[in-house]
Amino acid sequence: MRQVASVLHLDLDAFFAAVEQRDKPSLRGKPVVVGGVGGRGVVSTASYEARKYGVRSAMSTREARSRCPHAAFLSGRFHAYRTASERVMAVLRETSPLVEPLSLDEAFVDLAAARLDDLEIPTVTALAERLREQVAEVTGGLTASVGVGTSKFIAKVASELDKPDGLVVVPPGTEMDLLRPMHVSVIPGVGPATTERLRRAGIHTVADLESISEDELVRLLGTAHGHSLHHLGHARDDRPVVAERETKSVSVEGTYDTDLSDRKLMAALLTRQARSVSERLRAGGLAGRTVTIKVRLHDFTTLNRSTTIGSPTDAPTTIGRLAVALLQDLDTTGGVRLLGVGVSGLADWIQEDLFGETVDDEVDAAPDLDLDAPSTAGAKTTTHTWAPGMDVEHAVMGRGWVWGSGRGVVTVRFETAETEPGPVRSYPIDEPDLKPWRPEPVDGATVPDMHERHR
DNA sequence: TCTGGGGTCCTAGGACCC
DNA sequence: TCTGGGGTCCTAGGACCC
Repeated sequence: MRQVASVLHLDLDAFFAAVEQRDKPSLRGKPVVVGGVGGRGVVSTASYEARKYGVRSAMSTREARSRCPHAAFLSGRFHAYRTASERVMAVLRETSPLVEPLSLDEAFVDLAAARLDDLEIPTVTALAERLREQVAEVTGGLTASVGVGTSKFIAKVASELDKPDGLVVVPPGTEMDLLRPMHVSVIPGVGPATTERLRRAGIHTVADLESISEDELVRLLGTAHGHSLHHLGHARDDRPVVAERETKSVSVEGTYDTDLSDRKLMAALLTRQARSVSERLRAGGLAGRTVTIKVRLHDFTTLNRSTTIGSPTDAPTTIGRLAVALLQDLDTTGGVRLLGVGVSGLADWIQEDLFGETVDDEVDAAPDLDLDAPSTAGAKTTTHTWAPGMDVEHAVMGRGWVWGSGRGVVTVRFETAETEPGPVRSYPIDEPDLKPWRPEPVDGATVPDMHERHR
């Protein structure tokens, strides 16, 4: 903890929603919700107008829709967010070379590394105000909330105090006066589980936390967490502002609107995720030794399975085959709602053999799956395309069959020769966002008009 | 049809080595 | 037959953050 208030935290207000309102004037002053629009989507950001209706980030989009049906629900334009974010970060870096971005919309700035005459309160206050003005200028009017204090913890708490569009500087020495009445959950690292443990021990506020011994806290929460909380509970925080942090893992995951039960489909999806992980590894000049799959079952239990190979890889085939092999050992009866692939144990080099070829461990070949030609005995099939944002609720009801989609997946119910509907099967579709919505009927089947369907 | 996606860090047990 | 520690690596799960 420093003697002067030289750590600044900046947080862009309702960032994704604010960018949408900036770019589309008709959305200004109206509730806007950015997040997953599928059947299992959650809210990333709600504009302040939407928050009035109780819409919060991490809430399911379904719930947000019921709380605020007239809001605009958008899936997000990450390129626009990234562009705005980069401009903001550039402004911060002009102020100090020591900037630590936490996400697209948040960063710490170490003012001790800035060219400033002094670090007294009037000086840092003026600087923070100027920063906020510059942010608005370079982003076309986005607002930011800023907090300044003697540590990361205090700066972050301060930036929350006067949102949106606020500035709070916490004078050195007054930290505990600010924190004592606050709930323990203001402390970074205190989430629902820790809150509950502390509650059962009668600890609700930071003042409560301050009165309990470090040993007791360690007994309650374990070594690392206990020591960390004891320090933060006394406003002791020496964590430095770190500009560059190296990537530890790269992963891709997806939740599907309908649970998957077809193992071949799961293998195909993992294979495709592996390609995507590989592309991102290669873009970053990275490779890793540990491949992990993540499988979330229908009941939300989550399983991880990993395997470590002798030398780092970035090859899509290796990652894909290892991922598929890991899936083989898992019981997925009951259905799978999420699949993911990740690579960790990263090195920024790839071992090469004497001939300059990349070393790739031998792995069993994945079963081939012809995704374009599903064959179900006696069933009629159709071709179909996926529309961005479409979910199961918007599933097309054809005669005797249903098809809907999740993220990059189309689910088809085949009409069989019998009157019973055929099995439901799902197929992944490449580049889902690029495909237009154009269902094509097959012989004998009628597909209702698109406008009919959406009524 | 409650519950995203991309990360980080910690814990705990077992294998293995010296 | 009885019984060390320490250290590292790996795996699985969980909490947490934005």
